[in-house]
Amino acid sequence: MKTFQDKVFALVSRIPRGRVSTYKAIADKIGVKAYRAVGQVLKKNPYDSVPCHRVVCSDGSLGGYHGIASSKKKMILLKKEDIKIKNNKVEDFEKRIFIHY
DNA sequence: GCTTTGACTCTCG
DNA sequence: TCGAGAGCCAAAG
Repeated sequence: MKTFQDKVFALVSRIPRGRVSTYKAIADKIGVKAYRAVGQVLKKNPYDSVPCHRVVCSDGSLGGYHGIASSKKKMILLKKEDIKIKNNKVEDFEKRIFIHY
């Protein structure tokens, strides 16, 4: 844990299965307001091992981990993780969001 | 070393 | 309720 992105990956990796998190939560936990930087780093995904599909927008929508929330495969993947997508948004998002303690 | 970009978020009309 | 604009920060060019 040293650079900004390392923190991001560390936090994202800590998201357990069946839970989701938001860019804001991650950035806030890190201590910065670089919400956009979080998404940007995730998109590059150098480690290629972070569950980026578990990171969504603050309002529960997929946001655009794949350009835009149009990749239904990701939705299915989330569904398999017990995360259901309703109307392009995470069902019970506020209850499923994972807070990094 | 400055400028541009981006998978965001908030506020206002 | 929805769309547009502004603000924020870090990484890449």
